[in-house]
Amino acid sequence: MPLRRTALKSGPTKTATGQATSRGATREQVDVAIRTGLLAGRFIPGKAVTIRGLAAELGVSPMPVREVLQRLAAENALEVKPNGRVQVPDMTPARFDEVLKARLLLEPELAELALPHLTAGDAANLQSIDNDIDECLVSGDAEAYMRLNHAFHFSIYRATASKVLLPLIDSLWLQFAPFMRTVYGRVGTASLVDRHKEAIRAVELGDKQALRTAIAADISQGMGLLGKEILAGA
Amino acid sequence: MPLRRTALKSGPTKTATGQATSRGATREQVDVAIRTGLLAGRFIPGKAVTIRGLAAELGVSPMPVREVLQRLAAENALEVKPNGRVQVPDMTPARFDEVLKARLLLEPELAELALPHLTAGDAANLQSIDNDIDECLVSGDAEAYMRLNHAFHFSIYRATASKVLLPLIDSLWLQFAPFMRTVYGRVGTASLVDRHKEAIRAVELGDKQALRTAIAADISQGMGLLGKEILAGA
DNA sequence: AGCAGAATTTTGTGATCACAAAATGACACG
DNA sequence: CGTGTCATTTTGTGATCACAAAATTCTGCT
Repeated sequence: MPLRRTALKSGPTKTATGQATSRGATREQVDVAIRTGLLAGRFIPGKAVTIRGLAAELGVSPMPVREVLQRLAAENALEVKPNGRVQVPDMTPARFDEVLKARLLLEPELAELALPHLTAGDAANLQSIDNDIDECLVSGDAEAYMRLNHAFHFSIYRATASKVLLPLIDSLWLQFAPFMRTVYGRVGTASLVDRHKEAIRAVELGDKQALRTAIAADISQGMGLLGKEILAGA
Repeated sequence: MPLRRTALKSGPTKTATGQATSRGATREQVDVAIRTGLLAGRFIPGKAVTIRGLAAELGVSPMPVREVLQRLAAENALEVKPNGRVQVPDMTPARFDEVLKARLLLEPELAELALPHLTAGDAANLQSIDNDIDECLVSGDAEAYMRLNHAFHFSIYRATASKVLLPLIDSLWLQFAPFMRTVYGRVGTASLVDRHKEAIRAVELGDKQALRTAIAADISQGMGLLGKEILAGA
């Protein structure tokens, strides 16, 4: 039983809404659907995900789902077990340390590279996102918080038009996001801290070093402290 | 017409040689076949690669090839153009700089993490690989050199049993390997320099900092100098 | 009731098909 | 001789099928 029949596709070359579909459009839609679901924490680590299940839920044939699952497995966002079953990998302390280390190496670097491309308008946009984040923190909407936090960071990183570093960081976010969702589910969102305002100020001033430290601190405090605590308790 | 009929599969559950095939074995074989081909530089950047072509060459149906190509595209080892065609992405100066930067950030780090796990036997194995590399340099076998150089680095990195950093570095190698093959094709292998002996000595001594600098220097000199020169001339 | 074993259903995999878009080649016209 | 146009072929995509392995459920025995 499909949870929600989004009916991505109906006609051969046009969708019900009249929108033209180009090459690989179905796969693309399936890809963003699953990807955003992962980043928003709508998938539970350890929970198996079936091809036919997702296909039915999205109203498409198993075919594009198979390919997307393979893609996400290649990015280590999903794990293919020896029997072929696909599941969201569950977090281990060793894995968590590695993701944290990799983030601290790559994200400040890409932020610095992005800095020259960021305009005043971008800074204002970041400010707007951060305001929405503050609302989510008090309202306790963890899913919206994760979506906005992702938008905040990648609004910076994407300014580089990077084709190498950015995909690597993308892969990292896909790996830790589902776990962080479970963390927020336990500790709530009220205790979350970030260094976004420092980052915005660094962007406005064009201060490379300040941006690096703000991003690094944001990662260490937002992810590092919470995660280590949970993993120690589990 | 298949260039070489390797006939990976014939029967439903057994192959012609009587070897038992388990779940996803065909895809696995296709994956390593293309992956090693990429790392050895047997694919030319910019050259399109067709599903049916590879399928015929490997003696399998297009199905597993499709999934493997999607995987490699997700790792940025291959590029899917808007029309759906898949090709080895060609190198640009910006892309090259990013790969170099990412390698310098990640590989010394993972090498340092690997150091405590490396035994005297591992050091001897590295020495053996490096001896083979020296032979390739004088004989001019670029493909064997690339394979051995990859084996050298990943013999170190794999000691960590890393599930995060290692795949990231894997992705990077898949991205620059095809380009480097073209570089070696132009300048030959005689002029290649590496810092492998320093790295081996650092492993033997258990010197973290020395290993880091050896790896970093190996990357900068082996890849950085050559690549920048070629890209400048192109 | 507890549990081993068989029957049934679910699931991933590889193959094949139909179709449309794109690339390629042939060919006539300026 | 170059060039635009049309026919042919190639190619990716999504769907469906057949099959085997795995998971699940049911059943019968102790």
